[in-house]
Amino acid sequence: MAHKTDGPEHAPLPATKRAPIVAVFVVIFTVEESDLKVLLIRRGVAPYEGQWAIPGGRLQTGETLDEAATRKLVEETGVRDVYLEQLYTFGDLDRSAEGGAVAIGYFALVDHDSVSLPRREEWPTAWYSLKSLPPLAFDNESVLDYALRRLRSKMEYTNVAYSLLPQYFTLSQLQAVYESILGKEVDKRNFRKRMLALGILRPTGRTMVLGAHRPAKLYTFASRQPTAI
Amino acid sequence: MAHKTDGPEHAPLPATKRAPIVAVFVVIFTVEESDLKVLLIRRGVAPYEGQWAIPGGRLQTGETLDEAATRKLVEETGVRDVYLEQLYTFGDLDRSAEGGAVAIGYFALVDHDSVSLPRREEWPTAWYSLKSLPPLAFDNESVLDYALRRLRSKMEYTNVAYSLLPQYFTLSQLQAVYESILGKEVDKRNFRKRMLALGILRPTGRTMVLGAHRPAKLYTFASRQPTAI
DNA sequence: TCAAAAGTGTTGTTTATACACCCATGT
DNA sequence: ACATGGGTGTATAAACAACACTTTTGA
Repeated sequence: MAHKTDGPEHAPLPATKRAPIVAVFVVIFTVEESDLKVLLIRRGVAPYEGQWAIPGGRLQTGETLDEAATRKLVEETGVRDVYLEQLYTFGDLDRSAEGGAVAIGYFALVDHDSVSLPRREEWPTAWYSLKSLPPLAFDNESVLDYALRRLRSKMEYTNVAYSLLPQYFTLSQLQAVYESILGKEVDKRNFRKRMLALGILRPTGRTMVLGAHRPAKLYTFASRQPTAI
Repeated sequence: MAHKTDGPEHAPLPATKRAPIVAVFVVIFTVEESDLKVLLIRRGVAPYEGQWAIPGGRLQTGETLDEAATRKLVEETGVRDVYLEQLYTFGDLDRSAEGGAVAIGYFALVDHDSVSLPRREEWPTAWYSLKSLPPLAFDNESVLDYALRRLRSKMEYTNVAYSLLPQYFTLSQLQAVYESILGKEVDKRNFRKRMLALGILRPTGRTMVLGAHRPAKLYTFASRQPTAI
């Protein structure tokens, strides 16, 4: 679905003036060792050459926005079929582009273990903890802030966490993911009660031994589709 | 704030190919006589000439997205300083535009009494009840669906209703606005309790006579800024 | 005096929070 | 045997939902 309506006053407007650049970028989150991280790319050209930025690129002809975001995600992580949602569209900055630039932002959640970062010399990528970000290009800091706020509120009422965990996981792992993202500890008993009451988890009957202690029951998400509970 | 990051593979891409058209449109809602309405415009050119559509137009050079949405809103309603929020960006359709089209959608809430529709022959506008929409251009039906879902959820936890009411209003008027938008009746006592408990309303001490019955107390919003309660 | 909307409290139910101990395992 | 994380229940508080009658006015 999409839309275009020319208003009365600029119906005939010729397409000769410099048109704005249209870019799509993807904020890719993961949780690794109970730490929320984001994938950044080091820019190989001006502006902001050498600085870290959120990965993105031009929208290609004939491509939908979702397709462009998926393409970017696959290029940078190799994963597909994860949670991917449109975040916001930014129209100010990049000021360096004459004619202006419009950037449609997405955010994605990936299971760290299923990602393989491409090896390359230019435009290298790396995971950065949200607690220790390098200086970022453009004002990507505020974009990350916005994405994080959105992610946190989504965690409260959806099953998006499915996309950050392997197929089978323990309730403690699930809790660790929540705590990493919300940035605060939650009560174990209340957390389990709430999650199980939601009915989005299915016990597998299997257990997993993780150390010198009682084995943990393994669960799986009843649905791996985004569900607005 | 905004963003643009060229990925490695298309850093040098020449700007010669047909660039996508960038348009901004605004879903303008109002409540009139306890009925939720949307402002539509009748298209004067192909595609979909003669059909009703959500008002919008090209993004102009040097303009931010918010500025473009505000400009459109003022052009069509004369009002300013109302609730205006970015909704979603659509990238598929208009298929008729070669090079593609990207449309950034906004939604706005206006007090019906402060609107004056422009009088003109071409591209006329009119309010339509959401209960009896004409056939729409592009697939604006699904855009309206989306906007309505967003509006409903916003009503639950924000003060956006301030933008749909005159400065002074009664609790019954406020309730009528909620019921029109949510599409269902709510309990009067619980509604009043909840609204007053939120602390976003201020009693004015004045009353208003509306008919052959007891006069109603007038309230005003403590803040006319968007507040995420 | 009648019709019509304004205004007002209580009770029961559901949901969220706070909090501490035993269990199964590896070393 | 001990250290480690896995697993479990209860009591209190807060939020929400259901429900009916009296008040003030204009006609």
